[in-house]
Amino acid sequence: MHSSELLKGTLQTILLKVLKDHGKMYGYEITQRVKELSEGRILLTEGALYPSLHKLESEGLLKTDTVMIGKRVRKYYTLTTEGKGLARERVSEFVEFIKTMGNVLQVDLN
Amino acid sequence: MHSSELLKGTLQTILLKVLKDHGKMYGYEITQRVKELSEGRILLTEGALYPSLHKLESEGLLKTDTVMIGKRVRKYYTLTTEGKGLARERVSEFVEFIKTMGNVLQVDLN
DNA sequence: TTATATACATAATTCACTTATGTATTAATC
DNA sequence: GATTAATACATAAGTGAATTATGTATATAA
Repeated sequence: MHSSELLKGTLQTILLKVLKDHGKMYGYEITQRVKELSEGRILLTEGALYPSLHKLESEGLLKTDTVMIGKRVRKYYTLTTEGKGLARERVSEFVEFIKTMGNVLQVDLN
Repeated sequence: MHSSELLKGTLQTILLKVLKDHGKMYGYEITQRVKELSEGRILLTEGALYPSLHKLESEGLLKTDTVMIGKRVRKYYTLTTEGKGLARERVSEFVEFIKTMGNVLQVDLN
């Protein structure tokens, strides 16, 4: 989580959208994908990642499917229909937020 | 502070940039200006605003100038040279952050 | 005259996140 | 063949920026 304070509040949005785009994924895989997509700028910490995934699951937004790879546990997450809806909502909220911030900060975001 | 969690971590950036753009301002005026610029979407709360201004002042990024308007106190804030530098820095950090998030969320920010 | 707007301030609480710690397997390096 | 790094999960303790609540006081509008 390198980029200061700004990342705060974006974790759920990131998880939902990445899962929407890449389908079935497990926790560690998500951290790696996000690291790639952000060119090393966003490093999800386990202490934030797993509790957040568990919360989304308990709210019925994700469903899980645990697999043994050799002797190692791997827990795959997939969005439920509800989760897909929330992903869409969160992303458009984020886009709205950016537009608003663009006006307040008077910056051209391109 | 309507727009959920996303606003978190943006307060300092907002204060610095608004002060940079509009010069000498007092607290209440800042809340109104931000409300205007954001079309009512960002409502700064006093509990966040004043401690943040005091912190920036104690760090030498703002200087103050207290004026009596009739019998009412009004405390004007202006950026110091250092504050102007930080404003520039914070804004470009924000733009960087947006670009990164655009990649992660695969959204076109325009 | 009573509510709303202006104008400051701070203390208590919340909650998302960081940091720290723990367990265990697999692959790479020396 | 041993030690380090990477893979893979999990949770508890602590932090800190925000919200919520409260306080004081003047000026304006209903």
